[in-house]
Amino acid sequence: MGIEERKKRERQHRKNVIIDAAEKVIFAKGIEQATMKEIAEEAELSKGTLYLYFKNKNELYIAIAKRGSDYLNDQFSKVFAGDHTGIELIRMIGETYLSFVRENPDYFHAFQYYESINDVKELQKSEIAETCETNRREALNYMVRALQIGMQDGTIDDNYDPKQLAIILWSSTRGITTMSHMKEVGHYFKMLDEMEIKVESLYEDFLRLIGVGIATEEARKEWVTDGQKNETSVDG
Amino acid sequence: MGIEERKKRERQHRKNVIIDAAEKVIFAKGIEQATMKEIAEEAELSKGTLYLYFKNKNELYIAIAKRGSDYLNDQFSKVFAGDHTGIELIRMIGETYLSFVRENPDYFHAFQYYESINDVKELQKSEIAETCETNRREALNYMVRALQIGMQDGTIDDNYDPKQLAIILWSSTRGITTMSHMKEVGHYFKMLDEMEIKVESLYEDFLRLIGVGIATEEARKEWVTDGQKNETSVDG
DNA sequence: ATATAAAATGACCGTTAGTCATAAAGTGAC
DNA sequence: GTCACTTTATGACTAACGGTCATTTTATAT
Repeated sequence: MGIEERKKRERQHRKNVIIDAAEKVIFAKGIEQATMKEIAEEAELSKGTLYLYFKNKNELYIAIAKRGSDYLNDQFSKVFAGDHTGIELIRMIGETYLSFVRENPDYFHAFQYYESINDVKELQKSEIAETCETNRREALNYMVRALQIGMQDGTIDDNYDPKQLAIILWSSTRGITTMSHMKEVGHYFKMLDEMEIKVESLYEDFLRLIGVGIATEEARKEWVTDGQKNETSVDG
Repeated sequence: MGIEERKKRERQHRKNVIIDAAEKVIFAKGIEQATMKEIAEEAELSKGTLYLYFKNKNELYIAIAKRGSDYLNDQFSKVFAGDHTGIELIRMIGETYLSFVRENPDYFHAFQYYESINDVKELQKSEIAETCETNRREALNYMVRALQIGMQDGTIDDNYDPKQLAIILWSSTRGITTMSHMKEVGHYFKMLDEMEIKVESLYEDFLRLIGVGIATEEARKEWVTDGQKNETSVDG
């Protein structure tokens, strides 16, 4: 039936309009200060209507996080479009992550919010949260794939279990990213400044460090020079 | 003046009583569900009194985070009491962190909350938040010290800048810790389970990985065997 | 034109963070 | 012990917000 289809589309569209509005308000004022009334006004809807599309304010914010993770995965997928060795892919995934967070700190903040929800049972009731979960899995899978490719093309030491290594790389990369984000937002600022730490080259240095561990002998030289080569042109 | 002193002590004591109560309530129900009234009742005080000791609910939660970071730093300091090489210290700091988070997930959650506050200006007005900042700096300094010790005793490659390396290790270790914590709390659970990833050996594997990068030739063998000694799981 | 279903509204309710006028307790002087 | 004064504690009160639901508006089918 055409009408059903159209209604479904319209519903999805309206959802997006609401998320747009929610982003505007929440990104500007923060989750706690943002009110449903204001979001409703921004979306040119009444407050009650929001609740026809989202269970509550929480779910609305999770929907924003989901949108962010869609974007991010989209970026990841592009990395694989080119013709790269496995170890290059690893580097690029991290770089992609990092620049995503730099360019979209508010989405990253939404990620953090989502991941800091302890009441996972509550989460599981939400379809949107399920999608977030799927997206996370997909992201991690990109890492696994990159490693597998690297083990095939001989750029990554194949003594590792790719899955296990992927989660290590993913977690630690995320740690680096979080630090970089916090610096950007103002946390740690004074401290990092006083210690004269260069956050800009944090990821590059991190890569060089782990590169020694995961790259094969042959790929290692390439890796290091690659790092030094990129260092000058990487930020921007 | 004796009375002034006593009053100061009493005020501090009352603060602690309130934090005790807040921990009980907030750890049980989560920040959002916890109410000031309930915390007041738990502390056997009236609601208004809480506000004589803490600016608002937020600051109360930050006070909890501060207490947690006091504990954590206390643990870190103990690591340096024994007679260890630099590279051993690095390992131990991470292990300390990890087991702290395992044993005190609620404090870690408070850390996350604190660090996800974007309005850093608002934070700077709070004396408690300042102390949190100091504690973070102290924690990072432990890492720096461990590296310096390692460079002295020849267990850590002294081509690195200890500060820069410290922040890398700190950030990535924190990423690993966060992942481990999330698994514990239920996030990622299904995914990690399906991928048959062993979170228990995550840190050990991570150490082995970076160990190759930071340890000197001589220390490396020690490092790896040490790892195998401590953990039954080894790569495929 | 009418009946029915779907979508939207906003007044309303319960709850809670935070305030403040008032009360109680503590202190010091005499 | 009493009085004047300061510090600390109280809880009723307010404003604001998340979320609900009876009612209205709009769309669809007959």
